[in-house]
Amino acid sequence: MKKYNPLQIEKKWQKYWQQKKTFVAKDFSKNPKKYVLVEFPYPSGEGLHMGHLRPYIAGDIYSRFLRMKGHEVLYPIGWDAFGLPAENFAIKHHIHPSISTAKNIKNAKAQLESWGTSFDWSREVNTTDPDYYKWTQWIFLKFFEAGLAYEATGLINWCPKDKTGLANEEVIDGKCDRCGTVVVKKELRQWYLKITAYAEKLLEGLKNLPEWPEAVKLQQENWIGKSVGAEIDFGVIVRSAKGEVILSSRRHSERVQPSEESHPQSNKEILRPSDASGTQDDAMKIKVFTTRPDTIFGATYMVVAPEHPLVQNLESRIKNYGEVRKYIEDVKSETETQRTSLEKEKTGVELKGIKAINPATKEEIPVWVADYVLWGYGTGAIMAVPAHDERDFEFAQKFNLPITQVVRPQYVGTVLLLHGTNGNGKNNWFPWLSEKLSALGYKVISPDMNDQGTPDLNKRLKVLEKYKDEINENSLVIGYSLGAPTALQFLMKFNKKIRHLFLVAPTHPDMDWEWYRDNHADSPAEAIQKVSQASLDWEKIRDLVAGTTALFSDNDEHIPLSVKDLYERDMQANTVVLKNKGHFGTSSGLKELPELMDEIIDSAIASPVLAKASVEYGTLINSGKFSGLGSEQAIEKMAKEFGKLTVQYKLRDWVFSRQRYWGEPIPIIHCEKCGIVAVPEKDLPVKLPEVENYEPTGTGESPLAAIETWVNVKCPKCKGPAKRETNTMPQWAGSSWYWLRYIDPKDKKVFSDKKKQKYWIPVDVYFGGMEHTTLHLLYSRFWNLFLYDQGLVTTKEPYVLRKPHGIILAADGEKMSKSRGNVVNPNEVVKKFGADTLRMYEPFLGPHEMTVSWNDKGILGVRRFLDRVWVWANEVISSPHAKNNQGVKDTEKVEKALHKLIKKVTEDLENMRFNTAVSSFMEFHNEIKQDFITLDSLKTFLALMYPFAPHFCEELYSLFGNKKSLQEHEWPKYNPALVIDQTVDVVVQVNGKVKAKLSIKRDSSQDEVKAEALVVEQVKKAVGTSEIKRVIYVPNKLINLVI
RNA sequence: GCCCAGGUGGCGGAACUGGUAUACGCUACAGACUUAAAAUCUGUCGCCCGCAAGGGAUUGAGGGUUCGAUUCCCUCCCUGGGCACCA
Repeated sequence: MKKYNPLQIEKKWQKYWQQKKTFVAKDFSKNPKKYVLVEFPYPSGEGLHMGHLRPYIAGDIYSRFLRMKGHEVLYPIGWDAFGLPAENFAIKHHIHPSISTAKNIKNAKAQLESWGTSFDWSREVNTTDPDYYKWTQWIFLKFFEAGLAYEATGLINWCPKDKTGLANEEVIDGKCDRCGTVVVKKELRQWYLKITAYAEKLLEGLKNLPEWPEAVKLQQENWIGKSVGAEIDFGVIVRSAKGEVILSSRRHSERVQPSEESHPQSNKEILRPSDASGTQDDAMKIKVFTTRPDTIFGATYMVVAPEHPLVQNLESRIKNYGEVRKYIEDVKSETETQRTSLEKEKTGVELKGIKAINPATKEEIPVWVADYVLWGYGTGAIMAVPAHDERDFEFAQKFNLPITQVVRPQYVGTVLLLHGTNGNGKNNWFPWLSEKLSALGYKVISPDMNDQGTPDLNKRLKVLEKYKDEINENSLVIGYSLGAPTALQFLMKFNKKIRHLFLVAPTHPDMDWEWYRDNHADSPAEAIQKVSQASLDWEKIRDLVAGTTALFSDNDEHIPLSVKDLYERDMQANTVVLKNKGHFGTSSGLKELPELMDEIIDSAIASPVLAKASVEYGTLINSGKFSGLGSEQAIEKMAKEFGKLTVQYKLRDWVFSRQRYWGEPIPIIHCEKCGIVAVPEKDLPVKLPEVENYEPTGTGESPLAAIETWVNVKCPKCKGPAKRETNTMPQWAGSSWYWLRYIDPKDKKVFSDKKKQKYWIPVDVYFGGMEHTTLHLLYSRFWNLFLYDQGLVTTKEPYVLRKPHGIILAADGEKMSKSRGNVVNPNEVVKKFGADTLRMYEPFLGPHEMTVSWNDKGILGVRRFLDRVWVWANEVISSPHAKNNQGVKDTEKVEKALHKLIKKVTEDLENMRFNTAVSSFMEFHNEIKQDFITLDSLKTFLALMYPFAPHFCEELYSLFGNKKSLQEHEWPKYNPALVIDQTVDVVVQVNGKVKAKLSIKRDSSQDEVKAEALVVEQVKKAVGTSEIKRVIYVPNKLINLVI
């Protein structure tokens, strides 16, 4: 027997697969297709690392499994090779990036092969190949033609170290995603892709991705950040020193189109003076976006962002312009992080001499400029409603601006009305109360918890449980008699915060005293304790009630002092106590109670002085004809009345140009006469010129700008002198459509053939990292949706299932990094243990989507396992039985274990639970290694393990004399009958505690099992002389004797 | 602050729709083989009490539902990730 020598056999089989073209995917095969995609790597000088290994191994295992299941599997790979490291390397060593890239690709490819990956190399793509980026440029031109690629000057994120602009998605915590340098804002001419035009479609599309993880969808959803609201125009009025109106939007309501230059990123309308000299025609309005048009009557001032053009446009009218300009400049000098820091106190300056007119109240309100309003979102201006917005509230407090409440915090909610012991009658004041509260807009719930004379708190709570979700911070809870302790227990148990709590006659003389006496309660106080079954945590209850707690107690003669004291003492914090006012349980008290309640409810509901902004929905007050409406209704009505309903997204347009060399040139020509002209399709690709110097200029121009021979061209339209666009595309361009190229990588005529798309698209599984959720994954969905709209691709969504992976941490639980010196290099692991060990150990670390830690010792266990299997398999093959295989059978144990293994591994692979599949191989081998196994069964075992350890299994398989690759072996099927054991272990519990185990015939009856169980010493002892009250029997699993 | 994911022995982790918690692997310990070591093989191995038989507590903490909870419900704590003055 040869020793297991992974390096030798792995090379051998890698060569074999390559020669036999084992993994080449056939277009239009009759087999059902599966498209398994992994994010293609950037070929860096350091080679591929653990971060690549995880998805690639998973994809590989899964692909090999699917092929055996009879699928035509496309598992392609390529290179996302544009990017800064290659360019920086070029700057340092003056070697063209394509040369270093080619070298890195060669290394990475060798690495991938050494891992035993089953990629179809015949479809390899490279984003830096002109034959590839020709089509990237071509797609860009499609965007351009559709008006979705545009040029504009704007304040963008700029990385001072990389000397290039960045997309919003590339800025993490105010830092450059690539190098960690703090990003600054820079005014630059840029190309943008109008991803915002697809915001709604991208959001909608998520609904059609049921197989995507919720976390990924949520993250994209939050990133897109949709909010529905209204756009409302506020008129501006300018007064002279004497106070007379010299300019008003009421007289001049001329609108001017927005300026693309000043605000390219959204399609907001900005009003500008039509006459730059700024005279009588300075009529203008301030447009705001708000999600709360229902609060417009409370808008007591306005705020515009420092970048808002209004300030400049009204320069001559702003009396304190100097102060305003200084403030704006101070703000500009701050970094984004400083500016948006939440701890920072609010700052701002009033625009003196300017007033806005609140279209609802018609009042003149001041206009401020403050940095808490962002130019990038909405319209860059807000109506400030301090009463109902936390930020406005804070600002108003600081600058002493008026705060007007226009929404009564939503008392409109649910009322829980709880009756006492004999609930049948409910109480005769209940209907009165229900009516009153319903009229105020409450939903009244009065569940029937009829105790029939035996108050049982648990039963009551169970009845109440189904209403627990309806009770919230705006609710009133009213408990009468036993309903009072019930209410308290309900609040405690479900930790319900409510607004008001009213307790009426907390106990009652008509209560079932017999019951209390039977339960040895001498006093009502004790009775309450008994009924409650747990003592009340008064402190907690006080926390749960935000507003008033009112106690309506009976006449002293009817209610023992002890009970009243209990409530009064413990609830006093915010309690109103009303007593000696009658007997509320009977008709005699009926008159007084409504009066009292009226008083309390009215005072409780009346608006308190605002200590903080109340942001929740409610009922409108002080809002003219809208008063009385609920917020939700009011939002719609008032949006239409004062403006129009609109939608805003947090998503920004995609800054799509980089001021660097190593990227796809943007195929655009600037002509003095014709303006921006697309490079004609026949002239594509626009190739990168050879240059000496790759150094970025840092001025915001690409190094390409310096190459005159390349820059100067003839205009394709008028043949006059023109210049090429010198910006290049961002890293994310090439990867935004690469999966479409794999299916048709060599096509010269089209970027991706639609017939081939019909066979292969969509991608069935896409393995990749969580870090790309709002970058590549969003971008590529955008491109795909666009191409779909252009009729160029066949499905709306590119990926059916996204499978993210957790990161692999170093053994010390920290992230692997060179500076920590804890990096595990997969190359070295392959050298030391072999690729198959690596391929089995990596999934064995833990679930694919979970973060896991690498353990140098742990991998030894997997290698030992392979060594043992190697020896064992060789022994089986060379045993005398092997020679004459006919009529020989596995032992029963082996047969059963094998079929269970087939089931387990098949299910695990289908669900991509690779870690438990590996364990099950080990379990199987541990269990049957002493038993006799046939060659056929050994083959089955090898077939199951093949996706994980392909070289190892191929080698052993070939020792049988098999000429074919195991890849062509059919995936084993299990016999369902063999998976079921005829004898099962049944656990015997007494009162839920395990006392014994019985080995018993499958599907035995309860009586049989019980009889057997009672014979066991341990069980007998546990049961003793007690009577068995109940028996719970779960067939073939467990019997529980309750005594 | 808001939104996700997670918390199980000395460690990585198992446990299907509530039904034997700790599978599998690592580490550690003991034994066999060896002149010896490594490798390999065999066995033991979560915690507390006990010589043992056996008993007790235990899946971040507290509470609840249930005959029975790692699993369901409520509250709180911790870790990781995302968003964050988004009107």
